[in-house]
Amino acid sequence: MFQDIEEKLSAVFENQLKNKFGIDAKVNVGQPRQGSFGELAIPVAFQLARQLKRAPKQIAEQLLDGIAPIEGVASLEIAGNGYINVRLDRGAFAGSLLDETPRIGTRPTGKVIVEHTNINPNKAAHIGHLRNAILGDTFVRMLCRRGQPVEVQNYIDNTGVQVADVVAGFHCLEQKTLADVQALIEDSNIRFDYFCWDLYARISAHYKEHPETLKWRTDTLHAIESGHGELAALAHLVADAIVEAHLTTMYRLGIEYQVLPRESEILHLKFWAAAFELLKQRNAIYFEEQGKNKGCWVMPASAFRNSMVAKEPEGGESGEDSKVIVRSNGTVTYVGKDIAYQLWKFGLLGKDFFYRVWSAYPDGHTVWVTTDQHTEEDAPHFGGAAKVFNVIDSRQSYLQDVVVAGLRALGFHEQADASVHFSYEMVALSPRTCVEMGIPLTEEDRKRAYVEVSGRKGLGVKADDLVDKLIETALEEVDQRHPDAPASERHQVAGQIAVGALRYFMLKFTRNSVIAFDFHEALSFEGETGPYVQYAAVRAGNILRKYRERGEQIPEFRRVLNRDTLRRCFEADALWQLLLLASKSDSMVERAIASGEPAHIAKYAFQLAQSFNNFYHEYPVITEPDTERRNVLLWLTDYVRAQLLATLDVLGITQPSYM
RNA sequence: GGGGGCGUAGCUCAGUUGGAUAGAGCAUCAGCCUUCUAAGCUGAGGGUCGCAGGUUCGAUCCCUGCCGCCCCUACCA
Repeated sequence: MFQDIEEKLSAVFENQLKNKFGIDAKVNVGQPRQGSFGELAIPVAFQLARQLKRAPKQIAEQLLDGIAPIEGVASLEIAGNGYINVRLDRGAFAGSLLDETPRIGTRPTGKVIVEHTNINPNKAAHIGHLRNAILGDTFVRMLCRRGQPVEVQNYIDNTGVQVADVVAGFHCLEQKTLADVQALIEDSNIRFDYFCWDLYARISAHYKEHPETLKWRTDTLHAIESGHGELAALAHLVADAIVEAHLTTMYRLGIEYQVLPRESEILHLKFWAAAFELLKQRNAIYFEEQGKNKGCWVMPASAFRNSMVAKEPEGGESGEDSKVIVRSNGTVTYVGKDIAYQLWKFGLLGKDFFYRVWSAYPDGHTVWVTTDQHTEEDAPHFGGAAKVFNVIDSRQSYLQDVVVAGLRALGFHEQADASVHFSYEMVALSPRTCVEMGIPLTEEDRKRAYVEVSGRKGLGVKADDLVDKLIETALEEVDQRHPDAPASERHQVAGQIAVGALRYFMLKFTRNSVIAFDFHEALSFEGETGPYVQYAAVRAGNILRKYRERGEQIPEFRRVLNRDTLRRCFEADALWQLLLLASKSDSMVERAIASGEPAHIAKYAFQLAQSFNNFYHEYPVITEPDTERRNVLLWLTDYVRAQLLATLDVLGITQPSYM
């Protein structure tokens, strides 16, 4: 609703600009610093001052001269030395919110693919992976809210070095057979993903102490790539079990996927071979005859380093920064496979996967996985998107640049522009949390704001451990507050609070801020946290519930409220500001999509919750004696609650039945 | 060396694409529970927006140069 007014104002003033001055320009609508200045502010006169060589105030006056009345706008005033402040007709605005039917966004642009999670299937997920998945999932929810068709992909690198290392760990270090590992997976007394976490740390340490055994890795990698034999079977067994563990972990947080494209199929279905041919044909890569990359197929640095133009020093070492795509032993690097994958996402490869059902979520949705065998299953059409978002941490920006450069070198400029590296900074650990976990720190580390963790060393916070700890902490609170409630219900509530806390924690930071993970902070349910927002929603619900419990009926607001009533009641600024803020949720989602910052929505949810909590203390609703006024307060409560829940839904946070 | 990011309250961070008196949370201090549950609310203190220039009506935001920190710069991903 608020968005409609913003758009209308922009349009009106853009029109005025054209009529009065013959200027075509975009008019931004902002918000005044103080509520007393009005609801909206238009600083356009300042922008034109120089161009027209006239005082901003004069321009503003001329813009307002003879302007037609705008529906929903009470007045336009010139303030300061040229601001145009807009005051809304509060009664009309509130009335239109009352009549508003929730609109489903209709933006018929093409399909968008969001790829996120992408955890190496060789060990349990950790908190860094949580940031990726939560960020990606929330972005998906944002797009869906606006009516955008979205396809969620979780890429499975099941033929990479990390899987090979764990397979080598089982085979060489542990001397385990396929059947042994199968038994391990089925053993309900151990967590297979946790077992692999430790095994991965052990094999990594072993390689370090005995570098000669690195041959295990190479051999295993070759075996996996060939796709035949016991080691390849073992790799599939391990990777599939770990993928299942990851999906289970993410489902706890409300995160689902539609399709799992696997690297093994990229290889077996010759996706890479096709991409390789294309790259060679268009001279996007070349065979290096000399230097350190001799014998490799490489992409020249000039392809992905556009800023380095004609800056050839003396040595002429142009091959120095080029990127190896095919190794001298003939195997393809990750980037090469990623180029093939990216081409497929846009439907540019002329090939497709086969698909089979991986599993069905408890809520009924199915996840598909790629396969190299033809199946009878009736899979939806995957791939072929107009725009692609790859949620990948910012340390990989160099590789993402290479992938996009690959597209560009092949002449797919439109798709290169539509490839977005949705990057984010890493999750590190606060020194305090390292100490708590018994991770050894150097003197220098102690002084730092954060310490980077290492999967290879087995150091880090496992995702499920964190979730368990959050649930445990939340449950203590719930037990204290509601000792008489059924245990299953208390568990459910604690689970919702835990997820709310975790998702909000991961979303409150903007993407390029490094999170220094701290248990104390993450386990807090007070202040700017998910539970704070959930609590506000629960309180709003309690008002309505209590009202009904008194034997009263929630009135049919459209019938009992009219514009005059609304106008009178919303003369009170506190009430009006709350209503106004609540009406901005669509506008906020739109802005957050434009800026690519889910954090903005988290911030908005918090502000709205805060605003409601103020209201909650200031205005007793159900004991309000004046019927008309009580109806307005009830409606406001109901409306804010609905907007709060809708916003929480975008964040993937649910409302507990009590707190 | 090159590429990218960051520097805002004691700490952790926002700051709506250049606008009016720079905001939250935590921490500290002082208040508020017989009330629609205090996971809450109210108030106080706390700032050279890293430093110096520039662009203009106006700069935390844009440009340049320094200072400091981080990430990347593999035939690992």
